[in-house]
Amino acid sequence: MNQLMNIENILQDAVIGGIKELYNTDVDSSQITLQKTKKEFKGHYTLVTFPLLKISKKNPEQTAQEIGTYLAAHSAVIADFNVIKGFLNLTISSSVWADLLNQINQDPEFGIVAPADDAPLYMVEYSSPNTNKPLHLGHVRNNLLGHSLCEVLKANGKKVVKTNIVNDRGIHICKSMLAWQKWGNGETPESSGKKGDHLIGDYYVLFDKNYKAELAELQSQGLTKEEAENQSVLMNEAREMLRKWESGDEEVVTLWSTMNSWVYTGFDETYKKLGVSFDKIYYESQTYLAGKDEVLRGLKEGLFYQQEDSSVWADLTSYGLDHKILLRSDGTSVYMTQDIGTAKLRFDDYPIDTMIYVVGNEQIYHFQVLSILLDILSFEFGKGLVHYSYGMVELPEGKMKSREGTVVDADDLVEEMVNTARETSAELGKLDDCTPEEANEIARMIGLGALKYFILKVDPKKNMTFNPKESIDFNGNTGPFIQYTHARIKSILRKAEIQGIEIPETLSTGISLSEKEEGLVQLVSEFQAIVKQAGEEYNVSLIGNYVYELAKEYNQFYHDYQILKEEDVAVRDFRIVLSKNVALTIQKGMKLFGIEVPERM
RNA sequence: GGCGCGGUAGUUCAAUGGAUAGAAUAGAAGUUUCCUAAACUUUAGAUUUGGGUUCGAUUCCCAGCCGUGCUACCA
Repeated sequence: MNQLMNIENILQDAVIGGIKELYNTDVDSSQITLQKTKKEFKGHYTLVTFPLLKISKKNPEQTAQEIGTYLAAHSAVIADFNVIKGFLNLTISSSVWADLLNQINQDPEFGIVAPADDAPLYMVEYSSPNTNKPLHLGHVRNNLLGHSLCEVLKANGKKVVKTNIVNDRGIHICKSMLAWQKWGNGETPESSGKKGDHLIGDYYVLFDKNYKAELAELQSQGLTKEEAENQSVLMNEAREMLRKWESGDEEVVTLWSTMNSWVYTGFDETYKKLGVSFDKIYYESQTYLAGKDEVLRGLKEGLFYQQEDSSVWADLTSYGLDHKILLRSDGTSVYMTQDIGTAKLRFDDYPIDTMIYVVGNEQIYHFQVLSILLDILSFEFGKGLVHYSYGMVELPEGKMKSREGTVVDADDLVEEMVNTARETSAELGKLDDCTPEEANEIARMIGLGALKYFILKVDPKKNMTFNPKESIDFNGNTGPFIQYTHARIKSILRKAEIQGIEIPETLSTGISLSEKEEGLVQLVSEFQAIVKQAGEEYNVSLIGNYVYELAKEYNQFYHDYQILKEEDVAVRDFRIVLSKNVALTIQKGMKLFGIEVPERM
């Protein structure tokens, strides 16, 4: 048996064994309710006996008493127990915590499960930008969730392919191209000093501005809104450009590649700043035809139907859904068609066991339909696809609206966070003995740590409010608070080294831990359990709160023990901090977040 | 209209169907200037409403209210 398994599992097995012995009944682990003992009661873990009453056929107190007595007598793990109402509070013996701590300490890969050869392969799609505008705050949540999800899966022994689908074709990019052609005077990222994605985004806005002006002009001549939209010269030119692109017109395609390459350079910079990356990138320009082929095959096989205007539709009424268009009357493809094509290519490329799409919750319907369509087209992976959806990010001032210009640009946001971090640290005099380079690096880590932690600590499925100012506070449930804790730990270690304090490799066995020390080890081991569990539940925010718990406990601990005193310091390596007896690993958790941890700040 | 998602202290977030619903932050009162810290202690403050299931419901079910998203030949 793996000694590293957490104490909860050991307890669970002990309880199952005890019930078998006492009541001659087999129970499975789902019937065992074990939870952390509330801090106002004595004990570490609590068994709730109510679900077991049918088996014991006794009242809650008696049942708890019997199981407690049995466990204390038969399990080396249990040092003591007490019963309050139907709750059996179990105290784990100190030596178990000490042993656990030694195991944690000796395993540099603690909490990480290496992937087996036959481990399931997860492909995770995230980010999914359009090439007509820069990334914004919503993309930041997407990227951080997607990336964290991949890291959690990897830590749980899964094979992971991180992928991105770039929406690089369609009318939107033609709008930018057209505006650039008309009014750009050959401007390039080099000539203007603008980041490529911002440059293109500016032309997209410019198109929209002129298009709106044109519509207003036409409407003032007495046309209806619809008529104006149909007669718009600009829009018709953009449509014409899309047709040329689809037919491979050399000039248009060349312009398209040039402008997209500017955007990609810009995206790469943003991704690098955010610390996210991809193993394989798909482009819709390369997948949409495959989707079209699949739809046409479906039509031929009678799975879909065609209307008189020759548009192709799927009838999903038997699934309780509506009719869904798959090919327009002019034969061009829609979003759904492209996703079908992309899915096909992906499954041709990789032996994917589970496909996960990290996409906002406004597209729940889309992925519901995609799943059904893939299934209809007899792709076996269709049914099992996972739409990992998340809520919107709002600001304290309200919702982001592109029309009202209240969209927060990702690059601007990162810059602002880093600047705020620099200012705050400088004000507190923390950067005084740093070189400018060091100060910049520290500001970068704090700024990004604040952003990442604030976004990841919230339950993904909920809408959230991002408050830049609160996120960067050195106190409270924030990234900087955790980083700061780490920096202080490092400071202690530096001082310990200067004082020539020896760090023992392991704790001596039979050592007696204080209650608080036991609590710390408990937190560490629970954290490990949750990291593992989280891989299955995809609950990143839970991990966030536990990392915070650890940091908070450390602070309290530090306070109580005054561990700077020479004889109290007993620390082994950089990952771990100790007081008299207890070490605490926190860097692993922070790595999961991709939050970098400064050594001083 | 139909469908989906959400509704917890002033605010931002927690709570596998379990004990007195936790934190943080802002507020109030007090102690302090020691650790890489304006910190520490104390205090006040919340489950949208009405039913149901259960020994027990923030959690599950039904209905209402509020918010939000989807319901495009946009992506």
